[in-house]
Amino acid sequence: MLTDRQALILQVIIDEFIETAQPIGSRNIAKKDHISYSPATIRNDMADLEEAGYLVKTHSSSGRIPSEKGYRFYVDHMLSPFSLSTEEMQVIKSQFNDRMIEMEKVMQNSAHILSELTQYTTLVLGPEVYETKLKQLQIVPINKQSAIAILVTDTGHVEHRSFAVPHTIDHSDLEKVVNILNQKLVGVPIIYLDRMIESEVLDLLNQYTSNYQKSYDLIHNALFGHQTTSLYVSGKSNILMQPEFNDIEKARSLFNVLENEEKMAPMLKADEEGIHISIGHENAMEAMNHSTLITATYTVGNEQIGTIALLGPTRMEYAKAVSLLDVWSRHMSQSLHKWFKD
Amino acid sequence: MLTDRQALILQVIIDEFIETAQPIGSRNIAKKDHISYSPATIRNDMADLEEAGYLVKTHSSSGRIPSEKGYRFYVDHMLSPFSLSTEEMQVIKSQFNDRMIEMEKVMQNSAHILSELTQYTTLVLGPEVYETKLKQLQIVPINKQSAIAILVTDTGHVEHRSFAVPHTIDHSDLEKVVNILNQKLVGVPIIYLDRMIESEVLDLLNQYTSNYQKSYDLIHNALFGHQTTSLYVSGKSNILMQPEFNDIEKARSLFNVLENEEKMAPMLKADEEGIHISIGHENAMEAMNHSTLITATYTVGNEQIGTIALLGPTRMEYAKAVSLLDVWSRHMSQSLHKWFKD
DNA sequence: GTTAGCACTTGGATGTTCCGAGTGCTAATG
DNA sequence: CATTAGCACTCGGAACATCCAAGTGCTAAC
Repeated sequence: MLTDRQALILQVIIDEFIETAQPIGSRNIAKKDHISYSPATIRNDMADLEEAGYLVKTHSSSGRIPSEKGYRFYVDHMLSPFSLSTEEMQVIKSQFNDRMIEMEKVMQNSAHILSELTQYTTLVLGPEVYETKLKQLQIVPINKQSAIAILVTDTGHVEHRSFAVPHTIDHSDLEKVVNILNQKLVGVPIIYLDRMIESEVLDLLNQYTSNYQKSYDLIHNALFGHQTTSLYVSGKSNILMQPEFNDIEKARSLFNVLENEEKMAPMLKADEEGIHISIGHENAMEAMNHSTLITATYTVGNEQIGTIALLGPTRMEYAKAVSLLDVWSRHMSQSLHKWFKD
Repeated sequence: MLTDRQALILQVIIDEFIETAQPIGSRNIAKKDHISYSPATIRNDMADLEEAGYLVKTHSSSGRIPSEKGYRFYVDHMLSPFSLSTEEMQVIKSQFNDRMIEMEKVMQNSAHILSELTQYTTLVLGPEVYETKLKQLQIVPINKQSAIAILVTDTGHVEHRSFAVPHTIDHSDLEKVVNILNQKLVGVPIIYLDRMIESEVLDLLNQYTSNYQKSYDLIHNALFGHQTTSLYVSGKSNILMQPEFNDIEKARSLFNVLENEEKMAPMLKADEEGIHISIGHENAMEAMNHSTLITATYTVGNEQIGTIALLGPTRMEYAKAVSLLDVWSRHMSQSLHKWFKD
């Protein structure tokens, strides 16, 4: 176990390294006001800390830098509550005071503002649509050959998709189908739409319209061909600002992952509520082995859980990042709750 | 004026430099099969080309690289028609065969595929909405306090925005307003909506609903608070792959511009149809002084002009880029035309 | 247990040398 | 008289040496 002094030294080193990105030597630690030990004493403790795996050297006579284990200890045991500046709180509050609101916009905006506030890359993953229910279905004919299907959910989410209408199908057929679908399906959770249609609607359709099969196919394709996870990323270029990515290769591989929604989304899926931190090699993806990902969950209504995350170098301002995510996710949950569930 | 031989040498140097990114020396040119002059002769011509401003040296005893003027001459007089590979044509055609179509998706997809095909950054700017007309307006109430306004245009574009509904306003009021708006406004070009409302609709509204002013304000805000230019960017990280951006500062400043829609959109606005090339300092923006931007216009229906563009280093594969943009923009225009204008 | 002292290590900055690839110029050449 | 061979010259980059600051580990003293 670590002695108090060792823990203190570890903390100073990490705090300092987070700020400067330079290896820290014993002399510099000794100079700190709240440190009253000699460099030699500190050197001994540093040697112990290194042996225990919390610190590493970049070369045999360099100062120490934190290892991933060091960061892990730091976030688990030393994260002092960080108080956000009044300006920062101001920005956050003003975000959620806005009269107009829409889930997509909230997520997009959150990503944007948080990346400005932190200088890290921000990712926002929309909630899984377990509970979201169909509010309304609409078909708007555009011309003889095409129409747009619009689906609105009770969370205010709008999906739309245009599709080609073959000559054999009349717009009145489509209309009938839509009417029937609306009658039967409004209020049904999105994820059950599919099987609900199979069991309840198909027969009915058959009675009303001769061309029902084709019309139905069309609408079905238009609405369910979608992939519905939504990922918003902002501040990617902040990555380039970090000195650890002066090695352009690291930046490249990280960018490649970030641009790939399929790869990123699973990393953000939360298995439990709250804040979670993945440091360096704790991230499954190799390109992220020099990065830290901090995720926080937010909720929409009762059960729907989305994730908001910050991605930065392992040398991250953990305290600030965690506080910001914490505050933000609370505000976001609250705000979304207020609007979408009476 | 350039002699034939000088033009040939210029072409060889540019072709070679585009491929290797290395300065070209006289000996290497002389080694080419189709070159039958001695290095000394070539050196003389190179000295002339340098004096005339088509080539520059990186230092006094280096080989030559093309200047921006050199590239300009190259694209104006030497661009040999580049035939795309059958695979490339395949990809392009398959893109526009797809049954489902939607303008947003087409643009998004185009950006994506072109950046894959070229390894440059692709930008697609949606058309100005001069002619687009309102097809349908819709309000979907979500709960007591909020509703979503959906606007569909005759090009299949869907805008939506949710807004808060104050207690003083009834949903039936909103409904009335929407009905009136639809009656009066369907078929009106989007850009005239605003003044059409002023002149034709306000009085009418007054008669029907007592609360009209507030309802109207709400809807107005919801629909016209939007900014409607749409810019899709794909393959930003391709920038990092180019050796000219090994200098991370250049990459940073370019990224900053690219992430700023307000700055990029004007650069893409086309004053005339066709393909346009801006090399290095021909670009107004300083961050783009080491890049070339090639833009091509596409049309939707009769008059609406959008832009599709490739951004790369000045050392760009001009022939390929131009051919691709040319082919793509034609296909895109054709495809959009077919779908949205009977 | 803590600290002062000291020999030792290392990366990085600076300077020197050397070489290859290139140039410009001059004189010879067909 | 346009082309070419020859040659002296230039420059950047790689390789190597030197030096210094910042740091370490260890030992002996406090």
